[in-house]
Amino acid sequence: MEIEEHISTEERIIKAAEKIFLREGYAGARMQEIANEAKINKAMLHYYFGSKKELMEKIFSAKFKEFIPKVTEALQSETTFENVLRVYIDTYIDMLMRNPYLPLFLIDTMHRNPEFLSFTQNFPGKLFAAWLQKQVDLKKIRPIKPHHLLLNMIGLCVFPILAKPMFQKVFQIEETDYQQILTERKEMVYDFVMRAIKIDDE
Amino acid sequence: MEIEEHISTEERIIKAAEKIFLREGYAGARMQEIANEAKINKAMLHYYFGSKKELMEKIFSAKFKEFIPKVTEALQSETTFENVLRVYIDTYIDMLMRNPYLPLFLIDTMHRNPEFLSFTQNFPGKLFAAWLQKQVDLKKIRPIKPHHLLLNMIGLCVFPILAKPMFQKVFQIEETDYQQILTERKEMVYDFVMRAIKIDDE
DNA sequence: GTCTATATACAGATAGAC
DNA sequence: GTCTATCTGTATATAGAC
Repeated sequence: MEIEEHISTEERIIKAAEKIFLREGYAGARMQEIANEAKINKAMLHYYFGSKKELMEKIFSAKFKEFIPKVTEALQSETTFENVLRVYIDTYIDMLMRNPYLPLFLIDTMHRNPEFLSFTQNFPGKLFAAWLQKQVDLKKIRPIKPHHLLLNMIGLCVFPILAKPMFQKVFQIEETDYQQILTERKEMVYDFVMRAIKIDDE
Repeated sequence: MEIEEHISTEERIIKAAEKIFLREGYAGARMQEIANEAKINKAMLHYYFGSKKELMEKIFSAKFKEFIPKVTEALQSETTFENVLRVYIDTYIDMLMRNPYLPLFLIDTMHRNPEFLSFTQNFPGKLFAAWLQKQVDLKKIRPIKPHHLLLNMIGLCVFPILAKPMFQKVFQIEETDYQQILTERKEMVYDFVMRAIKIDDE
């Protein structure tokens, strides 16, 4: 019975480090706090992972992969452009609402500790860009550079998560109301993007 | 002649603190680095500003104000909706390209050091929201909640600045090419938003 | 593997001469 | 106002017993 219930020390450290690094960022995170969270002492952290840097590398490269959308399958399936768009936005916003700390953690790290970027493998995102370009060539959508369309789509999904505290402050929005806004955006973003790129019929 | 050339120590500290806090964030900033940048020693920092926290408060509240768009005049002028939108996006992207560190600094601070928020005065942003709602009521644009439209507009401007390192990595874009993309967006964002919210003629 | 105790470095902050 | 020297706390990291 213990086999299923037991969580290894290493696994507990990983989970604790994820929580603290994502919430506090690399500079703000404290090894002591990670140790407390994992219910061990600081010495154990170094026994398992050597240094704060090495532990961060582990967490960062894993989270980086999580954030890059896995659209490969969707693109290969023989479905409509509209469906791909809808699935993409739905999946992305769902993931973000479950991981609200993820975007700030990645963006902050890539700006202020770019050394950790070297520990991620190369991520050629050109597949989706090429697919979007094909949709333009096929006149499924208006002419628009794939990079712009991607920045638009991802920005419309991610920015409201990043800007939450600022937006709540400036527009004096309560927590529950903001959650409501985020939920509405799955429909809204799809609609907004479709209107912006659809080809007028006549 | 010295009157014009002289920059007070206090002013030099402010400038130095801006540079370091914006680049490194509160947790990552070092008082020693600020002192070096201002070409003084650490003791002087404390003589002028007391503590790291007090210095940060000064910088944060000033930068927070800078980021909130000053649209009051534009809204009161008797111009078209299209012009307000164009001026808003133009002004915002211009400001962001001159201050690339600003969005991350503010967003990071508001998430991870929300205590500094209390040092900003209340910023009711409801003026612009109300104006947008009026445009909907007047059937100048499609029905859309002002909060959504604002999140969309600001997100389309700000996100590409925040996501720059990630986007460059994933799509393997050179620095000059990315700057080119950012420049193009002044036109592109206006066009994208207008298409998304305009009312079809027939 | 896990712990306590400690080494080492460096941060923010202060004392006091000038 | 400005400096050097120093205090104090705390961070990462290690030594060594069990």
